[in-house]
Amino acid sequence: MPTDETVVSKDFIRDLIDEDMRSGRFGARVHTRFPPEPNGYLHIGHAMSINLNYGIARDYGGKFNLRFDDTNPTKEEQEYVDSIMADVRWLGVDWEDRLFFASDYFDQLCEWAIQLIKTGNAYVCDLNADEMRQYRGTLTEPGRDSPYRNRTIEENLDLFERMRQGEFPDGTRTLRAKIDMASPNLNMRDPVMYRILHATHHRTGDKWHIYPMYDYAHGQSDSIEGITHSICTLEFEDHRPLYDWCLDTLGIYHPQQIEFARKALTYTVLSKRKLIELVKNNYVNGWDDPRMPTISGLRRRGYTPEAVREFCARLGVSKANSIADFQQLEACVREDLNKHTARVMVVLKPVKVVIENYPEGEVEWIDADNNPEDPAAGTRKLPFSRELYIEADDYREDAPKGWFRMSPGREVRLKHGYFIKCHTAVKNAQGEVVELRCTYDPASAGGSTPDNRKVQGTLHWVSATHAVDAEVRLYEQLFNKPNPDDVPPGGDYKANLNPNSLTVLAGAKAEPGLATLNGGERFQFMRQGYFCADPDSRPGKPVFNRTVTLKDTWGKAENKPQGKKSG
RNA sequence: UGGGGCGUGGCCAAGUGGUAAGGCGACGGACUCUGGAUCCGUUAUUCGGUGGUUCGAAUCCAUCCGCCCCAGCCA
Repeated sequence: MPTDETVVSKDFIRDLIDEDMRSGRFGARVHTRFPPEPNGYLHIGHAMSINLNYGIARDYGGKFNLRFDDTNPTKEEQEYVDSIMADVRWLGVDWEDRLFFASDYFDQLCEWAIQLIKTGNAYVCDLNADEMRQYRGTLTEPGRDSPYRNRTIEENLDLFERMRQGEFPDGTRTLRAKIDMASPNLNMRDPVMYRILHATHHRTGDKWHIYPMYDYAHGQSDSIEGITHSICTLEFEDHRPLYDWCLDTLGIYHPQQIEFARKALTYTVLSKRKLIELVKNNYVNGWDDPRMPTISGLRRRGYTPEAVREFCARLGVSKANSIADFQQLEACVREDLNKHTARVMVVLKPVKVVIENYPEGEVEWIDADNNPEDPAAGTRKLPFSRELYIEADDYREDAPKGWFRMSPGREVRLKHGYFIKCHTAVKNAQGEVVELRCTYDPASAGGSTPDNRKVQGTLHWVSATHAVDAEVRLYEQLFNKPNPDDVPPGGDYKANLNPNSLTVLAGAKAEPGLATLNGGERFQFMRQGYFCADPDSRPGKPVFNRTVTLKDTWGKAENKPQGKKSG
């Protein structure tokens, strides 16, 4: 008995489905689908659609199909089919035995086209693309009937058959629906159903010389699969009358198309054209570059499917165009990774610490908990010795107000270790600190003292002789404006590319347990952020990608105008 | 100046005639062997504007304004 259940408000699509369930429309059945075109990699925007469609099927005890909308062989490739399947699966979706391709239906679609010709609802048109544009009219003026609009059924049948046989060159003829050239909805002005394309299809090979257009293929594919609710984005709202026309004119099972608004994300681009450009022209290192908003990029970056799903859920669904805040996505990964990820210590920009009163050659193996959020995560042993590395940024000769970390004479705690105090900074000829000479309090073993002395700062560290060298890749936003398309007139979004989106730290020092990783392992580097082992890792030389930083209230405070300090 | 949509705090978003949920962010504070996490406060007298209907409107009506999409033989 739910008593104080939070009322989770449904979205408008689920409201519509609720009505259909109540009325018994579709036999109180729910069946959705995700219909990607295999002409690019999936990105976070697709995740929203997948999450919506799959989530609905799951919530209503219905079914979900994965269907490739592969009606244009000139743009589609098997590589994309493979990557899409991998990404959809990674998101936690199980399409069971329902993997389909629009190309599976080419025969049926063709038969239906013949049916439409026979019923006088379709005709072969000899206008070329240019001429067709002329005849189409404009937004404010009606179009004119094609001179081929009134061919006899026999002639249409003959011509269409010869199109199918490959008798005519590309672009010379089309099969068009005979609807209304004066319709205010341009999609209804005798839209093309089939075009001639002498192209090899990634699945049907050279069987076809004509290929159906999206508008002719999509609804019928939905119909064949028994889809109940065909969910798509807003720009297809204008196509719904055509979707309905095809199904009704054919007299076949008629699913309901429902449109929702896609969301943009700040500091990134999601258009297929731009994503392809970034990859092909090497602005990034491939589709799975951790800076890319692609599913494969997010995966390599260290995002979890759970975080991506949570993000989609938090944003919700609506019909209003919007731009989601990237911080919202980051909040979702932080929340997930905080609970599930082991804490480790890695020094990104090391500076050596020598503890002068610590016995030379001695090594203590300290017990350290792996995750304070999860006792079940257990503990590990960390070596502590006379020479250590700490973060160079954790030392300031002139400590600003509010500084908790190391500076001359100030005592700090080494996490899980001892209290230490720095008395001398050794500098090189350039005046850079190269070594910090410190002393420790032997009574502070484990991080606390008998006198219960408080220290404000706790630093992460690594034993110099035990540390493993690591490469750490720090990422910032790929673009330095919330809206990358915010450019002066005539400008290009690429002008907003962030030159600092990738910083490689080749000299990081990691605790010894991280020596050998395969790629994909996720960690919290204490006090820094969440990181994910990259597949580039080699035994003894791990490589990490920074998924997201930890929240940094000190850094934020220090960077405030009024709080700014030297250093 | 054709058609189709949309406008609720900085960003998402509930709300469907009864007196503005929630999340993110931001700002304070508590706590802390991660300046992390956690916790506790604060953050829309107002729903694109203006009129109207009503005891009562973000919700109904009118009108105006703004934004998005459509003239591929792309999806």
